[in-house]
Amino acid sequence: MGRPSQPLISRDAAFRAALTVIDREGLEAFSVARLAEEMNVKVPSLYHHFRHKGEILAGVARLIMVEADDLKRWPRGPWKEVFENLTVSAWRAMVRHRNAMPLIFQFPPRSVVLGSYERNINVLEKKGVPRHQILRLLQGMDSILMGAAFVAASADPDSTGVFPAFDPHAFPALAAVAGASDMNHEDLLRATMRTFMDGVSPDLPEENAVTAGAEVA
Amino acid sequence: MGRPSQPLISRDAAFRAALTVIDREGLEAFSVARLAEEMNVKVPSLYHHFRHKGEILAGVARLIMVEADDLKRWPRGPWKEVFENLTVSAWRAMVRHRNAMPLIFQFPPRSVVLGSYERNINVLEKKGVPRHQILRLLQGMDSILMGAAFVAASADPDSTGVFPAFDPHAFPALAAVAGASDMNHEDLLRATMRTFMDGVSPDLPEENAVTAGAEVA
DNA sequence: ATTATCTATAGATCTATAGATAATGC
DNA sequence: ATTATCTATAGATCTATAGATAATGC
Repeated sequence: MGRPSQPLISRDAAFRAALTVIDREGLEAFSVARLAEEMNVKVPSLYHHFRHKGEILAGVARLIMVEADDLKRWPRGPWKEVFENLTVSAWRAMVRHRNAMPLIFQFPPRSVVLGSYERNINVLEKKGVPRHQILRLLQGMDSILMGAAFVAASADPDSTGVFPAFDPHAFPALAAVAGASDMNHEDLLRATMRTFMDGVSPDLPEENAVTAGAEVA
Repeated sequence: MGRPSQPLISRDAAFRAALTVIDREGLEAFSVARLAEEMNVKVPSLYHHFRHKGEILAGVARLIMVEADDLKRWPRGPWKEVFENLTVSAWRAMVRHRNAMPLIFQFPPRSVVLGSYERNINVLEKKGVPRHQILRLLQGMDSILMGAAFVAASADPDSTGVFPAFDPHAFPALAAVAGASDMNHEDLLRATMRTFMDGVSPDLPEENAVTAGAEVA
């Protein structure tokens, strides 16, 4: 066959195809051979673009974090509301690619994460959030986001609520309090974020005035 | 050789040996053959005790969560303080076994988690925490815990602070705010938990009195 | 008779490389 | 001359099973 007129493979296309395979069939099912098949290409051709399998997997992890971060465009509005919505978007991206979660653990895309922190710091500063609160806020939200993604992604995708099906006789106290709540994972994430943001940055009347005046496009 | 007088293998011993291998050499390095070697035993002998590899890995995930939960003994004292310390213990257990993190994702030990919720609900009720706050509190803390474990476990184990080494010229805003803070992962977890707990359950004077009187052994 | 080990091995993968071939771009 | 594909294959693993063997416990 020899070299084709149009390249059949690009690194980016390979990352996307790999993610598709992982989304559809799970991380265990992924292999270089499986990826080649998905791209209608032969295995050694992929090794022309990548040194080893780990390079592909790291690219997939990066792709997901870029997708999660890409939505963080900070439209105008009160920063808590905007920040909450953007974090939910990031959470959705991670849950959408739940099968790939271990990759984000194994190949943390540091530059993407650092870039996201950098921009969010700048926006929060412009929005008038006191400087000493900013790092606290971002790091806490990051923990909450990653935890919620981890928990939701590892949960049974078919179950409606947050808890898996359980025998109420075996866990009576849980049955009593869980029965009262019908929150899903996303509601829970929002509630946790709001409580946390209000805790770090209480809505003092003067502060609201400052924040409202310091909004950013 | 035939059957030995004393059994060489128990399921529990196998789980522990597997965890040792994973802690020491990583999840990738784990195989049934590697486990057999670690236990000075042959591969088919392990298949006498387990149907397949996944059964072993699920047991490892369970073992870690039991270790994380085992410390939750609720000594007497103000519930926020006690709850914070117990959550830090659980976090430490997970970070100690960071290499196994993907297993907790892949084989979530539901019964252990449900049991932990059940007991914690009972204790918080006895400590006088208002009923409607309890589920909110436990679920939020769970997210924060899992997120902090995920983030800390995927971080460079050698780096001192929370952020990986980065070029301050590339991320100036981050450099400015991060330079001011010298928190490590554990400090950060504690700060986030406190903020969250105070947010869900503010320290009203009357409530403090009730809580103090309702402590549990 | 049952249980817990072993030896031996089937059979399926899977990663990665060597070397041929044909299109491209200087 | 370089680049991007292919064919062919080495070589390493890895999971799991079949069947022999010897100790146990009824």
